[in-house]
Amino acid sequence: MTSIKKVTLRDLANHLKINTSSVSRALNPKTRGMLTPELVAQVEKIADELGYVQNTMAYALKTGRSMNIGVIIPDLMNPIYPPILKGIINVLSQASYTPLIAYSQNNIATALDEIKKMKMRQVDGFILACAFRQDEAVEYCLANHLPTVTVGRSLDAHKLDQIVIDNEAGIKLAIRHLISLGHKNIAFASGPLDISDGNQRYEAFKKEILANGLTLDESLIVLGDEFTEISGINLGERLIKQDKPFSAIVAGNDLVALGCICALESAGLACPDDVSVIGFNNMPYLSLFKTPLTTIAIPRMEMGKNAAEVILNRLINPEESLKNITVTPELIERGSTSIAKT
Amino acid sequence: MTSIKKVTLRDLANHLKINTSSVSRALNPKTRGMLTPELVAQVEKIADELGYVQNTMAYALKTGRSMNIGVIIPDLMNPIYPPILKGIINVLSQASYTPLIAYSQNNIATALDEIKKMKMRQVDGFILACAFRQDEAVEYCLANHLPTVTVGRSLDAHKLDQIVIDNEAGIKLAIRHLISLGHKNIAFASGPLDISDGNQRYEAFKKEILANGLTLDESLIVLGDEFTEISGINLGERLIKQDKPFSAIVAGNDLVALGCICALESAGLACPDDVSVIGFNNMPYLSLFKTPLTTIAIPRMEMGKNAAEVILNRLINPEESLKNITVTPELIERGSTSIAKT
DNA sequence: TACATTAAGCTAAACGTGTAATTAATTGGT
DNA sequence: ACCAATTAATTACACGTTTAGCTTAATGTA
Repeated sequence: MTSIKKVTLRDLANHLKINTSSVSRALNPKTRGMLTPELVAQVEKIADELGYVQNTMAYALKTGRSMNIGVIIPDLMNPIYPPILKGIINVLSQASYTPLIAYSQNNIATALDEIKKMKMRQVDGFILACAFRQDEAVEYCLANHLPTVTVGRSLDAHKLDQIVIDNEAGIKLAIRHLISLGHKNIAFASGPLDISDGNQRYEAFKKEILANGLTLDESLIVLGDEFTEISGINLGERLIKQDKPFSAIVAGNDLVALGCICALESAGLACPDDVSVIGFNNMPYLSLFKTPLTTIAIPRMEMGKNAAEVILNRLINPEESLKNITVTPELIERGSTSIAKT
Repeated sequence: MTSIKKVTLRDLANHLKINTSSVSRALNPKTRGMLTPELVAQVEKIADELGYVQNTMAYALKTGRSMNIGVIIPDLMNPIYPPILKGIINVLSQASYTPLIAYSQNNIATALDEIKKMKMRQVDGFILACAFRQDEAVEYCLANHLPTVTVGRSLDAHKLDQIVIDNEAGIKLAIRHLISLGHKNIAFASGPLDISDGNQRYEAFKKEILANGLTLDESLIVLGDEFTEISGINLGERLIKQDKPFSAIVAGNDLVALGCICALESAGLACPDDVSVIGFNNMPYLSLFKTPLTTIAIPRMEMGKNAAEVILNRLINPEESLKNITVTPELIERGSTSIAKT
């Protein structure tokens, strides 16, 4: 039944002794009205019988719309991206769009390469989860008028649609939580400051410490250049080594937090008994960890969903004003934070 | 500089007052020999200047090759798939192919839908990580002569190229490890038997128990229908409830193992002190878990790499004999297994 | 009845590319 | 010096769609 040779519009037209243009119109809901309902019915019937499927390539070539959206994430292995992807895929596929997924290795040059490859494939727009605060790859999209939305990380300048995390609110939750547990000497183990999330959390930390009447001890702020466990270990070691008192650490993200805990243990300090640690992201399975990490959860899937909706809308309404959607984080209390030792 | 309007072969031809076919040939390494080197140089120069990029859609329409490979995984959130994807993407992109990624929700009907959608997009081949032992979606690919390779899970009948895990070797490692620790009453908490990995591990378990001179107590084999933590909890509870002695559990995969541990703890049993548990897959971050799981590691990224290589080769050599690549698992000892209580 | 209007379907061209078939120009051999 | 063989570039068309513009037929109006 399922014929080996693909059946085209022309085949249908020949079968019905009508013109391909009529077949095309019959099959397209938007142009169906130009035809008599009986003809439409006939076309649909024969299309079904012969197993016609539209050739997306031909459609794309003719219309200039590929129905593909380029999606670039920094890192495939990082567990925070699958939910974002899921949100994106769900929305896109509902709208008959397909994502082209690539990863940038957290590297602007690679991202730019991938963007160019996707441009060859005539993608209709981009969803970028790989942006830096200053980012040549994103600028390239802008310069070439490629519809683009960033998700999670954003540029310093708000030049395009973006889905962002309310990092300030997240840090506020973290700090208030620690203060409510009696902590006063709170350290900050940052992520990279050239990424918006890293930088915003860093700035928010300083702001919130002061806002709560604590003294801001700059030496309790240590700067890392990666959102990784390794970086967390380094930062933890640096905090311990300098011998300034602290009873809690706010980390740039969960991996950094896990690294800090590892460093604490190596130094003979217990979490949370000696030092409380709080992360950011709520990555999967944290509750099963040896030290179940208290953290700030982000609605990742919702972010992906938003990103896809925004880009699809942008394709329809190119002139609409810039979108800026902010998602709200939430505190997840687990075992890595406890009452400060007196 | 980067012009807003896309530049085509025709534009280059007009600039050089030559024919588009010559331009096409100059730019294609395979046909470049038909032209004089000077002309080729000229074409390359002007192509570079005007920023020509090939329109992949037009190429695809003309040649019938989309340079896309459809990739379907069961579940985006499952941490074992990102490494496979990474292996696939790396190989494909090196060969100028692009993956079209979708997920089937571990559901044959959904997989078939996605396959059909990808067929519309003229994918040149499929990499399926979502196969069941009997699988209508995979059969569809076969029936329609779509080049296809399965990775991880395979069909009962070896009808197409496949990358498989040596599950028997894995289970052998697990059982020998437990026996070396003095365990005699070893339980098995299975995954779904309609998936090759689940079934093969189940069969291998029975075989290996006997091969090592232990008695096979069927009541110590409990069957689950999902590779999930929830299923693991159920299976663990069932084992505990029936009150037959066992000192170790081999689980169908890591999530099932984690579920078992959870059930043990709820029942007041400690892992590994009362019961040793061993998983399968070596999912990320296991070493940081409260009970660091001993498990069987699989070279996932290599599997992805192999799958991509096989499908690309299949596109070139359609008549070559069926490939069957087996990857070898490895025991990772951690804290969830220990010497059996005497 | 004549003419304007509307409706339904057709014609023809185009999107950007690849390639078989062809012509034109050059070389080589006897 | 003539014809065959080789090389270089051209011509012409096709891939499967969409769509502007056209033709024809049917309908309504004065």
